[in-house]
Amino acid sequence: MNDRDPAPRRTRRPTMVDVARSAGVSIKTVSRVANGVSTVDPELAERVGAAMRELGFRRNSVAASLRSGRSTATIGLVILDLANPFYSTIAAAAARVAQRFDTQLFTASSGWDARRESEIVADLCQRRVDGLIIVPTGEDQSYLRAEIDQGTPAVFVDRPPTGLGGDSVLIDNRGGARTAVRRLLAEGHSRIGIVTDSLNAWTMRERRIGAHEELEAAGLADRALFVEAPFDAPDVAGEAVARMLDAASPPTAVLCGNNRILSGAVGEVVRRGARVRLTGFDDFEFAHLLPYPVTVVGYDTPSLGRFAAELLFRRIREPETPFSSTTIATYLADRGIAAADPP
Amino acid sequence: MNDRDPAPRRTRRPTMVDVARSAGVSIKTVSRVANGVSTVDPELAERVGAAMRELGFRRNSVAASLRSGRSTATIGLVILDLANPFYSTIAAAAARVAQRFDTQLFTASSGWDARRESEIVADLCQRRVDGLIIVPTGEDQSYLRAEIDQGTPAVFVDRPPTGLGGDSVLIDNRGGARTAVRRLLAEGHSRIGIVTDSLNAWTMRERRIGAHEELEAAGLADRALFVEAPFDAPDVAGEAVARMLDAASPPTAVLCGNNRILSGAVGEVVRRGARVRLTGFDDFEFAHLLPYPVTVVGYDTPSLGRFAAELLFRRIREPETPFSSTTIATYLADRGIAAADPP
DNA sequence: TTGAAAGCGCTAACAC
DNA sequence: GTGTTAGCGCTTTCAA
Repeated sequence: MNDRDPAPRRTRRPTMVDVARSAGVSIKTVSRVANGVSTVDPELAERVGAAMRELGFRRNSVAASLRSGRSTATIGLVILDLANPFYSTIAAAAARVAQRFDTQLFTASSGWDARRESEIVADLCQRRVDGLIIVPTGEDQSYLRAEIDQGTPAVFVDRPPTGLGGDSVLIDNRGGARTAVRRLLAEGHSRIGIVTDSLNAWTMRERRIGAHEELEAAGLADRALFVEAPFDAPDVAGEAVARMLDAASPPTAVLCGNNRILSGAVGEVVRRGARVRLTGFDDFEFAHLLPYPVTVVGYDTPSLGRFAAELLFRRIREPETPFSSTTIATYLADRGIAAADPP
Repeated sequence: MNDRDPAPRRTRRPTMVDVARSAGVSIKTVSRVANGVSTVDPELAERVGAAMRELGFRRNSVAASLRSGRSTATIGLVILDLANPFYSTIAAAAARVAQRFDTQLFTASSGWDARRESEIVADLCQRRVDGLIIVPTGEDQSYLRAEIDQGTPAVFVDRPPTGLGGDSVLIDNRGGARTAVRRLLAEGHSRIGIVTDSLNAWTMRERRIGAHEELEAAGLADRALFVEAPFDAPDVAGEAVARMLDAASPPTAVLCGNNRILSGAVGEVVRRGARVRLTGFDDFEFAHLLPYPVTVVGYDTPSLGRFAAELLFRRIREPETPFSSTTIATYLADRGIAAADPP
């Protein structure tokens, strides 16, 4: 065996014509064998099979789908950043469903760039994917109208589309925020800080709205401190929390808009040895190792990807179904070291 | 705007023939416009462009690549589990490179199933991907020989291929383990425990070999404790560490084969309030939040994906290049709360 | 500069 | 049961 050098590249892959010639049959017989059609003489089938094996024939499924007019058996997933575990979990769940449908998954990251998002979509449509799963960024998905009308359906995950209707699978951000605040209120906290990431993101707006709703219902909205800590510098979140705690009348409890903010808050609180009740969004793998007791708003991330993919395949089969919107429930969980003994 | 119901699906997407008819030109002129050929009369080009926009024409790149014989501008990535941040980071880095080459990325997970891996590869080859990036599972990749000979190159990441040669990008697992052990020796530890995941994985074997080499060089190999803690139950790692610490002559330092084992070890050590020096493989996002000082062997995961993709595109362009193997260096870093004050 | 014809690899429709 | 023909949507070739 030659392990040191790549084999010289063959001029081209063998086609059905090559196989037919080699087996002494017509190309149509080769096609039938390749597609497992049963009405082929066993002896011929065997001869064709032998020729295929000898030549290393691999049916060109690109050509097959072109001629047959059947689907390409591919779907596209457009997310914000594949390296982010949240999105990659969605991707993995969607891929699982796709596999059940013998479909391959294109994955592409828009990187929070709306133009890049529409470029990716255009490219995938040119490749005639059967459908798209999109985590939309930016404030306008109306460019999708044309693609959807042309028969490439889209399903939206984590954020609803803007500028057009469509199926979506979302987290119950408002409800989650309300439950978290309700817990804090039940524990007797009346001065509560809310730290969010940039409110440009729909998700953050929803979480903030939910928190505000619950505080307002308790008549405590004007005692609350709302702070926006856009994630740019390494520890904006920690600094935001620091400022809160240094205020004239500091909050006794803080709700963090995502896990990055919660981590920053934990760091700051542990550093200064403060006793502040911490809660936050996102339940992550190492949350139970946080060196401070926290309560997190969690949700089943794989469900987002799974439902989205299932919704997409349903729409591919039944294009006329009315749009639907699925909401994934949230739960409250105690995490962090000494979770059993909160302050 | 109708937001409540999906638009009725058009019968089919318009083709160049439709555009040509609509613009009153030949199909070839449409083709030229679609491909940005400059030798087209500006007035005609404009007429064609208008027709394209009006009909919502999207060039079918599948058909284009079939006829032209040019590549499909797709590559396939076969990893073990897309939901695992390690692999999704590789995927994201590879996708970035692919984007530079105007190539779309198929991502598929083999789930540690060797048969599934070869099925995915076969499917991707049928789709005529330009090349493959593979994290191999199982003990035999010789099935790839045929595909590579037929002109679908493959590059291996994180684990070398077995049964055939090929380009690979690997972590310096042995070297990393040696550095970690050397650090422990320098700190005066002479009885060291090594806890690995299942040794079926090449990566774990390498790490164990590296640790053994360094211990042997110091003449301390027979004083070391090697334990295999295959990841099945929730806390095998914690239990393995517990047994070590309960032994007659317990180790004063432990090297963990991956971050899951390290987390389990930290949990166990914190629980019993023991003072054991902990080190382990993998530097992860929340490592600095571990409630116990540890030293980790880290490496730049994105480099794995980036180098692999670059290697693949080079091989696609220059198939005859001799195989190469790239090794990614490791580093040692102090992590965990109170990292400045190790026991 | 433009277009007609052929054909990429395969399958549908119809012979035989 | 098997083969022939045409054609999927596009690009190549070559003639006008």
